[in-house]
Amino acid sequence: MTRVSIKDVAQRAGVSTATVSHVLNDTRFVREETRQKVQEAVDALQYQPSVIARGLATNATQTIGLIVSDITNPFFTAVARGVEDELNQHGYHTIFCNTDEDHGRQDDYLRLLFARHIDGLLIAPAGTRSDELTRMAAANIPIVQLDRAAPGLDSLLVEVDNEGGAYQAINYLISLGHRRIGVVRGLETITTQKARVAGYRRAMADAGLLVDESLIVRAGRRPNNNRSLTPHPDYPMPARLTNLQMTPNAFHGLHELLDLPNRPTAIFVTNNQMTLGVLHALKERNLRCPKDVSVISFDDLDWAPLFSPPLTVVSQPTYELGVIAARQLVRLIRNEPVEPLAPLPVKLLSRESCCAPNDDTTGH
Amino acid sequence: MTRVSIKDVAQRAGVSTATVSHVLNDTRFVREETRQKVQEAVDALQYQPSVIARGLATNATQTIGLIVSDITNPFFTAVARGVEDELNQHGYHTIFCNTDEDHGRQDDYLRLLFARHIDGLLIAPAGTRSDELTRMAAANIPIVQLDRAAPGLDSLLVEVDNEGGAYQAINYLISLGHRRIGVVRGLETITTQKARVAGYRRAMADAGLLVDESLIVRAGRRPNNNRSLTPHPDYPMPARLTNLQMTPNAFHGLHELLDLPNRPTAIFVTNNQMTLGVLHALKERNLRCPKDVSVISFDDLDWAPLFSPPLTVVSQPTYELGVIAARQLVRLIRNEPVEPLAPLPVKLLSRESCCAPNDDTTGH
DNA sequence: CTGTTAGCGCATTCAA
DNA sequence: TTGAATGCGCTAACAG
Repeated sequence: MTRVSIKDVAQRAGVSTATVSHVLNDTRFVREETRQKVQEAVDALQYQPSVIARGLATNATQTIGLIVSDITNPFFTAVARGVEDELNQHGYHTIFCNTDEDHGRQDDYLRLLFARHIDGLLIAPAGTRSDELTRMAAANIPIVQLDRAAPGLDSLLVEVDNEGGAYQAINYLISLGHRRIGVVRGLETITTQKARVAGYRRAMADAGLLVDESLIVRAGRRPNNNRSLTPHPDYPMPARLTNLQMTPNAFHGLHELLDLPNRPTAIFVTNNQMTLGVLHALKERNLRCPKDVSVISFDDLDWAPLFSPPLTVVSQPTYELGVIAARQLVRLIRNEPVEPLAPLPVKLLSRESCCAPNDDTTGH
Repeated sequence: MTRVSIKDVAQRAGVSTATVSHVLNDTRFVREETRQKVQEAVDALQYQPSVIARGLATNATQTIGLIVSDITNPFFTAVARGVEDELNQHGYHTIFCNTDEDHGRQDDYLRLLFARHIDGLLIAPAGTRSDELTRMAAANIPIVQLDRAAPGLDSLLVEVDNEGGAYQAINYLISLGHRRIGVVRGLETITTQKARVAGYRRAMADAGLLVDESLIVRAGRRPNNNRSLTPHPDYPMPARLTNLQMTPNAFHGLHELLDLPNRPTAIFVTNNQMTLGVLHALKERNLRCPKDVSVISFDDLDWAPLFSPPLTVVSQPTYELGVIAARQLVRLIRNEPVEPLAPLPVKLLSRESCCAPNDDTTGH
């Protein structure tokens, strides 16, 4: 079976291919009668113009690339859904790519997407500077950064109020009476992570509290170095979690924190993947949350209210983030005026994983 | 900035475009010396062959379409990740599409993907017969069905042992002593849902138990009819859940079940989205799980062990499902021999949401 | 061993 | 108001 092309339509309608093209794209006047004939032929043959051929001719492929670290992360899943919904409305298709925060993979994808003549790029960039990304930008491919910013890339960014959200979270813990607040954080190369730790520091400072640096542990996965974690001798990782990004390190990171002579009474976890590890670690130690240690997490989950205890979180407008970024990108592609947006607001959802510190647990 | 094309490379290397093409694709012998020159030119110009132009010429776009109901459903998220990982290894890119079980949207996507000359299609089809899908198949576009089968479509299917999994689940409940087992199920047009209910019936029959049909409630979203639910007068939906597929109906469905004069002592929920609704409903009624009612769900979640109580589930190899389906599709595209696979095995993960029935709760 | 050229399916300029 | 012809960037005969 051979595809029906514009020629077939033209022939059946008794007009030239130019005319068919013009009625299809409404790009020059065509007599109503002719238009009808063309339309009929199109319908009869169930003609679908080839996006590929059109792409070659117009240099517009109606395709955008979406690069995230891992679509399996519920945060990015929701973002991706928002992106797809919005883009679809404008006639674009979305190619999705997972980098696992690996710069090599990111660059590979970038090259491939470039070769595909994507009309635009939506990216939650891995933390370090990327020449490939710079090249894309230099080639005038519209780019909108999602959630985080790549160093040395001057392009639109749609983000959330990370610093403010963290500030709120810590403030809340402080108001509950906590003084020793631990942080399980991700890669320092990721701007959101930096901002969230900054929010932590500001809240502590504003409360006149000193920051004990040993209370801040980095649990982000070291790219390409998955196996270098040093497992806790007494608490091996539950098997099924090992394939989740960052979760293992968070698991071990928390154990580190809990081994401290003067351990924290509350933990701020800077993303939901790490929270998984943290909660498992807590469970293994038979520590009750929030009784023994309060937990607050950045980023909500649909299932968080069902946890034991229901998790208190800083919730982000994930779906909206995707929609808005996509919308900005479409404007960029169309050469419409587009102004940078303020960070999207974030909301503290107080559920049951935080309470006043229990002084008994502070020193063992 | 204008893109560098094969001509530029040919010129710089002092050879014809044919030669460039051939060294790039390794499609005919080229003298080592010439090959070197070409390679140098390619590197110097950072040449990337246009996938679009190549697609026009070869009728192969290195693109496959992935159609699911909702990527936001963790089941499909994991599947999508598996698909992308596998496909990426073979040089394919993945375009993802969300139908929300809406046949109109599915057909729209199908048309668009066809127009894009996708090399293959991976689809978890909405339940009803689709002419558009038939057309795709008739046009010889390789298709692999994911998770479920479309009626009237004769193409490969990679699925899980739904019937057996459900059988195991119900058997387990029966072995615990349950006799009145409720089912919260999805759309009957979806083959997995049918199979899971069939497993339920077989387990009941094998145990010599009669099936009380009033104990089976359908909670699947009616496509395009989102707002027609009849909310329970006493228990309005928690606001944040309303945008989740199927969850609301499951929520109301469970209330229906609980309003029964002789209510079930255990509930089998046939997918994880509905489980969310069920657990919320239980919580609202102040019913303890598993004390008052046991719950078992088809499909696991990373967070299920953290629930209160940790959820007992039938776990499916989601990521593997995606990988395998993608692998089958690639074989199909390459015209390699491909044989239908047996349903992937499924595993009962007993955690803490099921226990022996408490007879006090049976009649109010 | 390599070059020339037609053509993939469309948009578009130039004519008419 | 419409058609003919060119070219987008590449592959694949065909020719040499």
